[in-house]
Amino acid sequence: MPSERPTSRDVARLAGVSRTTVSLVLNNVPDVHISPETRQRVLEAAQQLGYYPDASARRLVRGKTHTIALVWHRGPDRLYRDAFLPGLLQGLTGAARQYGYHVLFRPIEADEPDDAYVELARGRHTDGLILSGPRSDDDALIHLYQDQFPLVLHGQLPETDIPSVDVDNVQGAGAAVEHLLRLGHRRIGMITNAPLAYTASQQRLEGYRRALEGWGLPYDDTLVRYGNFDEESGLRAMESLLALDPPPTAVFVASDMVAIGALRALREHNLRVPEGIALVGFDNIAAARFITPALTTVHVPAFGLGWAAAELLIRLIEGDRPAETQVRLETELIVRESCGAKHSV
Amino acid sequence: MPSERPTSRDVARLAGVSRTTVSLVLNNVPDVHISPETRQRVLEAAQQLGYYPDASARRLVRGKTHTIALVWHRGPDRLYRDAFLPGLLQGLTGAARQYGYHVLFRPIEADEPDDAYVELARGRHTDGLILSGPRSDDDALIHLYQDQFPLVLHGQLPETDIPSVDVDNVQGAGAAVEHLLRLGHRRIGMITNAPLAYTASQQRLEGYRRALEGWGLPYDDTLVRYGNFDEESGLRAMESLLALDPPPTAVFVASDMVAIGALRALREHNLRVPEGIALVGFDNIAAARFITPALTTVHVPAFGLGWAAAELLIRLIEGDRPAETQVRLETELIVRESCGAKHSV
DNA sequence: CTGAAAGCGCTTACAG
DNA sequence: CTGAAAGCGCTTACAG
Repeated sequence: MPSERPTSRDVARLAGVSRTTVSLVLNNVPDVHISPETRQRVLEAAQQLGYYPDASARRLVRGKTHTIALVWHRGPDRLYRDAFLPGLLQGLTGAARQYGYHVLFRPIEADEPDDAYVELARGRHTDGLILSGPRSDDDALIHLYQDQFPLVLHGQLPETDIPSVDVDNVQGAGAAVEHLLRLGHRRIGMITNAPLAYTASQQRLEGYRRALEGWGLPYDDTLVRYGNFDEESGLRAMESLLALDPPPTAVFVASDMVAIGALRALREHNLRVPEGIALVGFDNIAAARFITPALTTVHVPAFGLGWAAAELLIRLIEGDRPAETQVRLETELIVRESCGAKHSV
Repeated sequence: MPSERPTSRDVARLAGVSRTTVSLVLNNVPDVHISPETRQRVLEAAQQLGYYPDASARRLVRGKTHTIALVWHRGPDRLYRDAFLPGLLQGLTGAARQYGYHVLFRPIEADEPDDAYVELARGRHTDGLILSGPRSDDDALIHLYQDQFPLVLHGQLPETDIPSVDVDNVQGAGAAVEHLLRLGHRRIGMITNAPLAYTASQQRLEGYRRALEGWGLPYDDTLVRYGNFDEESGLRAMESLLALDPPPTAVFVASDMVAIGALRALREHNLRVPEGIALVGFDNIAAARFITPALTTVHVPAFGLGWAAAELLIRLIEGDRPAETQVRLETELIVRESCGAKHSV
């Protein structure tokens, strides 16, 4: 930038007013009467000089950055979560824009301490934080919360009441299994998305269990296997399920990525989907509609989650205590080919 | 945050020194001798109070934000570019972190003016800008460049020498077609990724032409069709190519998304891939390895592009004139099933 | 309706 | 080796 960057002083001089007036006019401060002529002169002077108020000075004097940050922890579920990043960011920036906020993106890499984001908050780089992939042993997080720093979790941290935004996993899984039940399946297996240490994993399993019980079917854990985010884990889990006698006629795989691995196992066993065995996934990743057969799955609204997280956070920042700080969004069952509904219904 | 947020004054008081000394110690200013005892006292005081320097004050006094921004224009190629966002951001933040910079993400939505990002620069919210999806009729961009505001384009804008980072499209397309030639194909069609108004599209077509000519084959535009980012366009383009007599034995589709549409057209015509017709894509989107047949394609290094863009931009910001401001990264051919190499070689 | 002054919380010449 | 002072560029009570 040219060093002759204009300041409010230059605008004041050119318009023949004080800096106070310049600020009042440019910020459109209400309840202050300034003659239309003066107002006009200031606006023209600013325009003519190409004046833009300096953000750093404004931040300092106002004590606000008008910025929120998305903290993105790189866990073992990294690739899995990456699939949601574009949608999440779009929702997040959409809401932020509506309130006049900027968005900082801050990944925490594997070689950084988990609480490397703290400086962002304590050093006042941002007015609030959205944390994706938080860990329950994160003391720094608890401290920030205790210090009333505005915080929203993407996902859930059991045993805290930190504001959070997530999908209703129980409902989503329930809808998937319900769908298979309606199609006539009675021996339905499940492969989880991840180990049970992950809350989402527990909840999806719970949805499976409840759907079964809702239809008067017993929950049978010999029909359950544990995935671990990736295809490989899905392949193995499905192999193991196929070793059952009889094998299930349908399987709910609580992750599309894992389902893709499961699909490969089925192909290797020359089992056709959905004729030989029906499959329903979870997440609705971009690839779900392109694979063969196209995957019936549970859509996770990344955009909506991003929007809700940003909106909740900004409310907290601006001090209007929202009635509900635990936001749970509904999922949507997307029926494609792998469940067999297209043929049997 | 509690209102009793400590300032450098508090640290100075507790350590029994001046604010100058606090600043000198905390910033580790070189060539200034401060007794180890004093240094220690300051550090302890800061620690004890939980002191973090205020970012806004620092920015103001230093005249630097230590922030770079990624401007993400929502064009018709939005979904296409979204596929690269996670990788791009990871590379970008990786380099930024190495230099101590933060990253602002700023999408420009369809209902905003194309130059809505200007305030970010002029208002000093950021020290530099990376623009993804720039348009050649963007006057504001030219003005910023003329005013020496640090700028890097992701992609290319012909007829300017604005620093930019991109993939070598000619080389990438050439490698794809070369691969088909080696497999024995002599009648090779092409479907572009987008209309020729897009530089990348022109360049990929150029790579196709050169590869053909390198093997002494004539460039024949009756074998070329134009895609438009999405599957639908690929489906139509392939239909049109199949109407040829004889149809090509192989097609280079300069976009995986478009290739997925082309694949569908082939399926509808009961043409097996690669036996009936061979296909090579471009981009290596996440879905490429999951579709059937797995797509042979040209990998675009999103991470590397992000890293290079951030590094180049930060160099420009910090004033060390880089030797090369037009960075072109190499692509990599990923051989999977759709080209037939696995069978014929 | 408008202006002079203080102050946000730092850093950095400049003295001593 | 350390401190008092100025200043970054704004906004905002407070007078007039």
